[in-house]
Amino acid sequence: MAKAGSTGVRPTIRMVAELAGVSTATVSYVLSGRRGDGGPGVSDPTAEKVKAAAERLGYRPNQAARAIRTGRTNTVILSLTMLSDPWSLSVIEAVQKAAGPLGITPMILGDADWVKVLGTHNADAVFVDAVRPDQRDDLRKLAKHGTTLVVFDEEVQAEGFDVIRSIAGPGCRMAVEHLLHGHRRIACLTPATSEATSGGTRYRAYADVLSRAGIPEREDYVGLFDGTSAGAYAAATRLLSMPDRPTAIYATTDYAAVSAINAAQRLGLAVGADVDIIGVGNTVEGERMSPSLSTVGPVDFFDKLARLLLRRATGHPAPESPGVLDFPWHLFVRESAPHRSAATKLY
Amino acid sequence: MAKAGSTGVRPTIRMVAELAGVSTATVSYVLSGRRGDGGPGVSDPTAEKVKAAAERLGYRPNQAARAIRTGRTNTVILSLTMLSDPWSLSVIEAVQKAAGPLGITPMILGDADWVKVLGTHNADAVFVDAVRPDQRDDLRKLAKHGTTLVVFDEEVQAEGFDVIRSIAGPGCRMAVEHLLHGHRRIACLTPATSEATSGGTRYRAYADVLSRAGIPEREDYVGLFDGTSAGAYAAATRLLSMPDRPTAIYATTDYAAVSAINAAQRLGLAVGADVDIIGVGNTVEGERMSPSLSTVGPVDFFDKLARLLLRRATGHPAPESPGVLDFPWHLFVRESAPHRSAATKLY
DNA sequence: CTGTTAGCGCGTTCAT
DNA sequence: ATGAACGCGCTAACAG
Repeated sequence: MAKAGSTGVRPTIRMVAELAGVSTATVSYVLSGRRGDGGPGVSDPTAEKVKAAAERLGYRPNQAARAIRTGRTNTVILSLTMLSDPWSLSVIEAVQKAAGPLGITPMILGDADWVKVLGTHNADAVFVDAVRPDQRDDLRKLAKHGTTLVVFDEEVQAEGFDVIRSIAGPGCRMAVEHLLHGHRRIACLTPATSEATSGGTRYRAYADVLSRAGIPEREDYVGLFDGTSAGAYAAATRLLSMPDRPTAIYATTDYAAVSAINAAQRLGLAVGADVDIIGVGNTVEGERMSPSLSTVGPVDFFDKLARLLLRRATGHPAPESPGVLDFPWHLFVRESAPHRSAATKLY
Repeated sequence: MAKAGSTGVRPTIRMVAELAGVSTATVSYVLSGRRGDGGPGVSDPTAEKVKAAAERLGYRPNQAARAIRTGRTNTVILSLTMLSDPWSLSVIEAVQKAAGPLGITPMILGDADWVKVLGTHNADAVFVDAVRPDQRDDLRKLAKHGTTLVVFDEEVQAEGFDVIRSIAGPGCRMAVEHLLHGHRRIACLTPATSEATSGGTRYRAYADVLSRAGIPEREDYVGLFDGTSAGAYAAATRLLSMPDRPTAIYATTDYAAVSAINAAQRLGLAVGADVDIIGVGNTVEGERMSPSLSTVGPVDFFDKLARLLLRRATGHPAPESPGVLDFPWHLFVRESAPHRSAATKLY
């Protein structure tokens, strides 16, 4: 038996109005307008009729039509280049958590080609996680012509949009210096592919700090791996199986540090006693695991990012003060690499 | 010096028309309509003027307005529950590759709450990767009221939308049976969390086939891990370090199999000779690695999925023949677990 | 206080 | 090459 609205055609506000025997204005007021929610304007019986009709037809307001009138889409776009990176997942998670209560839907654009898309698909705000040098002009143009942007980039200038920075160098040096308090035989665990990424910076911090401390470089203490967790596990196993194995490992990402902890435990080493391990990034996984992971990273990064983005999305069209937001990095001393006094030095 | 269009306001087709000294209709035709590309209707000089004006103002057509008129958004939505799963990334990759040439933008919805979103945000087609039992009704409603859906689910019925299935059981049995040709000491490597996922099916295939072959269960041959690559690596290392180590490993996912291969090689075992390893899923990584990974899985799954979705997106509103698309699984015999004749049996 | 009329905003497209 | 209507939902102004 065919019920009402079984046509496969999307119901409009007019169909609802007709079925309920009222005007479209009334429907609009009842379903989303300022009147009708118990407040003054629409009587309860009428509101019920309208709601029933909408329900029967399966009516949903058309976002596109609403957007054209109100200028708001209740949508933010996250343009993420490396969807496989846990970092991207953290961004998504934080934004989803913050957006839900506001009735805003985060949509992910998993493509480096955001330039073509962002001009036409209008969102209330857009987060961009990387800008190639040849995209900088397009970025400025977009911002100039009404797109609200929040950009994560270490180099680009803020011109009509917000820029978020999280400069790794000093923080990474803090991590290595922390190990220096109790260790001399310090290894580095880092992906081999990282000259292009910030991993370059992260490795350089290791080399710098050690050379300034007068510790000679040891090539066999640099554990390169292919970027996977399994690769990091294997590389850490190799490091820790050496006759004069390192007493501390500086891993340039938290997930590598996690793999290193697994490897050490598998080899029967007590992490935080026989060997200290520190990561980079301050991800939630490290905080939750046991032993908890010592690490360096920005504080509250993802939540702050999400809040800024949503403030821009809900705020008035002209952002009050777009500018550069620099994230300071902190050292988080936890179990995997505790504080060491002179008495507990391992050399 | 302020250039034209530096207001921060989004330029409209009317502004372009005014600047170019033509009507909005002409602008529309030149920029996206059927006329204007050297074709009949708009003279070249006029078209040039229009393009110049649009460029100067930084004009981009407003998708929302266009959608309201044409009923098409040139967008497909991918609703993906487990964004961290490589499976999701493969879906994204395949759809992006297929959508690009068509001028269609895939947007990802990384939230299980697709129900609320899909009714209002209209895309030309929507892919949904999992349906909770309590969402089935909503699914039917959406399809009934004009949303074009492609659903991946083993249970849900096709009612006004396409359903894609990829039933794992028989394929997994093929994998274990393949190992049975040369082996008796067969281990299973599987995530510990998988009773809820299809991993349950995948483990059951192992238990079934072995018991039917009259091989007694050995608990120490079941390598459970935490779902991570590093965990799989560690579990495989344990299995292969046993005195009477297994001569073959059936891993319930390809990425676990990859980790097992790494672990075997690290232990000095020749994969495909000393030990055979087979995976489940037929991912591209397994095909590309060395030794190449023997596996079972659907053929051409992601590309076919992408093609179906985009056919629905570009097709006429009423899908010609929505139905169930069952993916047959195949056995891919490659280097990590080759064919074994009687002469090369390992028992 | 309750409900309607009418016009808006945008890009598209038919008829002139 | 243009004017004007169109599709959708929103909302100011108005009528009862």
